[in-house]
Amino acid sequence: MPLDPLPRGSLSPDKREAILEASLDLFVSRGFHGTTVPEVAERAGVGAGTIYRYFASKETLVNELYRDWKGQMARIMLDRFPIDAPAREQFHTFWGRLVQFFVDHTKAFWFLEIHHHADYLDERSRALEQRMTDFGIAFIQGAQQRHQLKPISPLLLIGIVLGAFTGVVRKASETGIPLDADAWNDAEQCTWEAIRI
Amino acid sequence: MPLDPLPRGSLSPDKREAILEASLDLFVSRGFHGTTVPEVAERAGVGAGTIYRYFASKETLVNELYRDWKGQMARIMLDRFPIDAPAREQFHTFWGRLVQFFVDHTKAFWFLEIHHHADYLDERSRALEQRMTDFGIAFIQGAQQRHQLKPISPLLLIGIVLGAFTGVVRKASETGIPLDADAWNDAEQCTWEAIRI
Amino acid sequence: MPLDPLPRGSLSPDKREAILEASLDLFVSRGFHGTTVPEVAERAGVGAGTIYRYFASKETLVNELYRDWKGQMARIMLDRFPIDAPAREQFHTFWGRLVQFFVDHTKAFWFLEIHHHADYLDERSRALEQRMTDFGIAFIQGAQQRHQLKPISPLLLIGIVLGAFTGVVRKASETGIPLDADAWNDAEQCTWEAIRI
Amino acid sequence: MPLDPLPRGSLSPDKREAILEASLDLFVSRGFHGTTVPEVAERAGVGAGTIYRYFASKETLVNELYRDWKGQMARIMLDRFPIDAPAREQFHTFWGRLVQFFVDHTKAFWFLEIHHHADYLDERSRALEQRMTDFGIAFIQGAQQRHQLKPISPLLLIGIVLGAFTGVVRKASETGIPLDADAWNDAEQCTWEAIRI
DNA sequence: CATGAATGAGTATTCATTCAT
DNA sequence: CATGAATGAATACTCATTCAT
Repeated sequence: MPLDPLPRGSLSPDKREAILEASLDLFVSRGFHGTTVPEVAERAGVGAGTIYRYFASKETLVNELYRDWKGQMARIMLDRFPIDAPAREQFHTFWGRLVQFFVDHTKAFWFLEIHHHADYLDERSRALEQRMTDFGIAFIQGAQQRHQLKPISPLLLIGIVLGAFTGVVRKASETGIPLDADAWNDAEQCTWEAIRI
Repeated sequence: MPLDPLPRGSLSPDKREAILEASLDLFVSRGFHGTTVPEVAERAGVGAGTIYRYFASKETLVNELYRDWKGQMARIMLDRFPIDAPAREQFHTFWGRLVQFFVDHTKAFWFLEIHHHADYLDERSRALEQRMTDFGIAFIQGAQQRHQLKPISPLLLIGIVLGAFTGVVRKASETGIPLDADAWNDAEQCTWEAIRI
Repeated sequence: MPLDPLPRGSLSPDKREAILEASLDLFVSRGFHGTTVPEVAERAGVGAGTIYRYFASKETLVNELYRDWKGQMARIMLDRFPIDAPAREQFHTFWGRLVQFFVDHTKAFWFLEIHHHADYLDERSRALEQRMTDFGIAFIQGAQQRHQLKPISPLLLIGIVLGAFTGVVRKASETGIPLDADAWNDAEQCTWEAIRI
Repeated sequence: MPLDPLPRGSLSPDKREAILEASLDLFVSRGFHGTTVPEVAERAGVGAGTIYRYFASKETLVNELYRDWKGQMARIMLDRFPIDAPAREQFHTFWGRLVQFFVDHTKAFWFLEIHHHADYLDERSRALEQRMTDFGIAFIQGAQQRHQLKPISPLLLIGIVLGAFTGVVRKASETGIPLDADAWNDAEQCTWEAIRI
């Protein structure tokens, strides 16, 4: 079942895109409650009322934005994942895609990070997180059975890997020091050593 | 040197404490913009106007709260740190204190995490972060010179350690699975292996 | 003299009719300010913009609707009125036509009733009321001279008759009890006794 | 069970009164949907936000206003009603009190008239109407058993009497002709003859 | 000092109207 | 001519802050 590529009616996909992009910027820099709808409208170059032709409410907007990006991230991370490769190679793939997503969609990365478990996200939005976690757990358990990852709670391993990645990019953006290829590799190797057997 | 029991004038330290505690709870669960001053007042058991006798504005309140806890965390983490111990022992101390802080002050941990880089934090509040980071860098460089930590950017190592810790406690609180002593030890060991030589 | 079948340009009389009918329904059930133009458009089965090809504004629409129905009511009530009949017979005719109008055009009756003196009605709309009243006064004075109606202010008599009719149909619609032939006759006889000498 | 004379807390009864009075004026002249909350605030001489300390919403305000006046009208009409008097005397009392209420509280009379069955009135508000109607029916049936009123549906008689009164005052206010004592008496006598046996 | 009633600037949202297609 | 997407002014309502008590 392909996702509906167009909003209902003949509303302009461009405008919808502009609104989503503007709100991504603003939600990241000011937060959900700190962002006003007219601000979003202005940055998107549309009238304030137009927002409501595309999204029923500010809450709907943030939820659609979340689902759009969470879905896109899931696709990037998981599509044609090397299921049968050794754990180190799988980890390399995983890390590389994470880096890719972060580099290509930095704002979206922070948006997903910040809005992780906000109370204005609805059930559907939250379910996406669970699906990705379940996927990760299955993979880790496979690798653990092959004695390629530490035999501890997969949840712990997931937390460590994602947390380490986030911690690294956060420190980098806090300090303003850009991450070059060496830094990415160093961080990858460190994180791998955290979880390998 | 005992702390001044009655800061400015004859305002009650109890009321100040109550306001800080109430706002900690609410800022964590609803965010800064999602929390109203009257809500804070009610939960603190004081009148709404009273808040303004202790804090010049909502922004001042969140900044003082941030600094209070950031300072307290720094004290807990760094006081009488075993400067001359081997890196593994230093790491054990560091990790243990982080766990201690998280367990004793869970709300404060999340508050500091969430408000990390919010735009309503002022320069003074942000400077605290820098001071802790500088302290960490110095330590790490010492250990690196003794060939006890990987010879890579200390910022990366800090990001990995703090990130891994945060990732672990976040996954735990998301899934509702409590972290027992074994889990803490597993996570510590993983993280150590990420940074050790 | 047949009415112009195609008023201004080549706009469709059907669409105009549909818009008037839809707005009648909505103005009666939700009031003027409680009714939105897009609602009217949807119920009329036309585009929202189309409304503005037939009526310059929402106010124009309500005024034209008012005048249409006030005029139609006047025609039904007064056409070939038995000028020379005795007052009782005239009253019977008048009452019967009022009943007929109410039964055939219930929504329009309530619309005229509700919008009687609304501030969005313009002078032209209000003038129609005056013309009907003047007509009624003349009739009543005639009958009074023939000593067939009470010799009191015609305005009072008009108010009593129209008020009694309205009061009866209002109570009936409030309670949901339908008015049968007997009820109409009873009400007519009561009202006649109110004004006869 | 006496009605709560004061709103909860220590809000000023004067301000509440001012808001109710201002909204009475405006709801009568512009209707519910045509009246804005800031308009009410300005006319009441309070801040817009203040309205919401006294009434949860615009709907709550109109409902409380309705109940206040419907209750007051009921009290004026029914208190110490001459239960055992002959029907003509009862009618005289009833009519006189209606006149009194209209003269003393003209705005309130029109407010009750206009908002009779508006869809923003809640169940509690509507129930008051039913109670007064039931009271009237009981009275009429008593008088009918004593053969002092026409033996027709009490609902019809109520509709005629209230309608005639309303019709008279409406015509008077439309034409701007004031109702003097003679006019009130004439109208009373007419209406009595409508319902007497 | 403490309070909470009062406020008005600010927010999300609606809707009459316009105009490009 | 008909349409409905787009708009922005207007509206109900909220909330940080003030100040009289």
